[in-house]
Amino acid sequence: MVSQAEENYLKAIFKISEKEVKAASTNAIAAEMQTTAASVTDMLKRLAEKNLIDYEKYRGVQLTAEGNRVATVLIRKHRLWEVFLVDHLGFAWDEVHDLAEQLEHVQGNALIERLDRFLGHPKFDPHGDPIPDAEGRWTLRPQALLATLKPGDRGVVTGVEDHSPAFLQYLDQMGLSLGAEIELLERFPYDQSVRVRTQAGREVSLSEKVGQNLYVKIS
Amino acid sequence: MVSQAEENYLKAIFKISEKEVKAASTNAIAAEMQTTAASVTDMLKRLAEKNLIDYEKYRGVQLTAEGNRVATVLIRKHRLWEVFLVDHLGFAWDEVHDLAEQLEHVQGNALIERLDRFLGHPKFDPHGDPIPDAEGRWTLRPQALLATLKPGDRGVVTGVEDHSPAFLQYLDQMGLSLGAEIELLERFPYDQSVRVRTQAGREVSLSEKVGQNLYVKIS
DNA sequence: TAATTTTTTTAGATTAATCTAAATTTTATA
DNA sequence: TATAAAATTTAGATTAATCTAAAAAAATTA
Repeated sequence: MVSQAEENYLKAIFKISEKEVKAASTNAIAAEMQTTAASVTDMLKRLAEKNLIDYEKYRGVQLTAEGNRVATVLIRKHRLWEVFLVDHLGFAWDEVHDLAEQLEHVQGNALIERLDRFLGHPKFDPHGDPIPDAEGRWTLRPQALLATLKPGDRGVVTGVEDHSPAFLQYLDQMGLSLGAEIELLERFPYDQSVRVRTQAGREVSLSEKVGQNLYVKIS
Repeated sequence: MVSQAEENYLKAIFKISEKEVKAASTNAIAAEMQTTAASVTDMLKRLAEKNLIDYEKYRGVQLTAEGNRVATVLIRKHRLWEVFLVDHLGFAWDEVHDLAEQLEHVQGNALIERLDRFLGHPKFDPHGDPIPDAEGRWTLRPQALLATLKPGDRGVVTGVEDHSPAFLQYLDQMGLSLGAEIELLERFPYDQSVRVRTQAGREVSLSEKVGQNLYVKIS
């Protein structure tokens, strides 16, 4: 049995490992989990004991195949529940994270596979993040940060790097929800801010920070 | 904050109090929770400390208004999730208890109210048990145990006393799922077993035990 | 009502998950 | 490469939830 706390640590290690090549450090995990390094060390011992991670003192950790599997299933569950909350219960995309964080821990293979079927086997969640299938396979989508587009480039908003409600609500206000069409008109070297044309021919200015957190599929 | 363990105890006390007039005893709670009397005593102290129950040593317990509210919300959540699992995910009525047991602990008022709306504000769960509304009000339905019917009485199956998968599956096989029409043809004094006509003119014999666990609305 | 049985509580542990403070190891730097 | 700084682990506690065994109280019965 993998406890909820253990599952959460595995997910945190998975997320860190996605971004960094090297082993996930105790401090990085502590930051991700919003806890202390000492608590992380305690947990790492337990996870290593259960063969969910490879752990060598002072050397950081990596998920084992089994640890990776558990984390992937957890992410699958989290994202499927997010689709349910948005598509069927009418929640906004900035409201579903905490609920999915709880729902992902509900155990039962039949549940998640039936939910997946009910939802129509979605490949992406409401934030554009890919949903691994029952075998743990990921669907990758060619997308680029808005910050890398050149003037004249057009595309469709496909995802976000920053998942904070503040950012998501800001995007809603700018008409930049998932699926919105977008054209980069101009980039200002002074602060790397950009001017873009959105959906209804509306023009808006976006800071470099926004550009670093918004994914677009160039068309 | 009320922990999951505390919620489960409150629900157990609620269930016992439904049947018995007097205060719920430590042993009755231990039996319901499948744990030891010592564990129950420990928990009762904690629940009393939080003013969720009235507890006097050796005297059994009763829910306070707040404890009753927490238990009622928990039952509401459990039964709404059961409706979702059966009506939308296609689970059978004997498969949903354990999943609902987990889902009922997911916190979030908006979630349960949106789920309720999505489901169409159901008044009864897949076993015929009433679902309290957001204000904790119960819908009562005039129903009688099959064991109390007289020959010639007709009615519709509206609920079960025994929720075990074995009983529910047996009912499915007999054509006695919720909503099934039924007519009591004869009762045998020898063992109180009955002969009934079900849905498609089919005649079946049912033991006294079945009669004590099946609710019918006489028409 | 006294003795016995049953019920309940207490005492003393255990486990998972967490913490702070101190010690140790690794990494960076002068 | 010493030394200082940063990262990590260990030591020692705490809390919630549970347990077994023993003690105490309540209920039953002879």
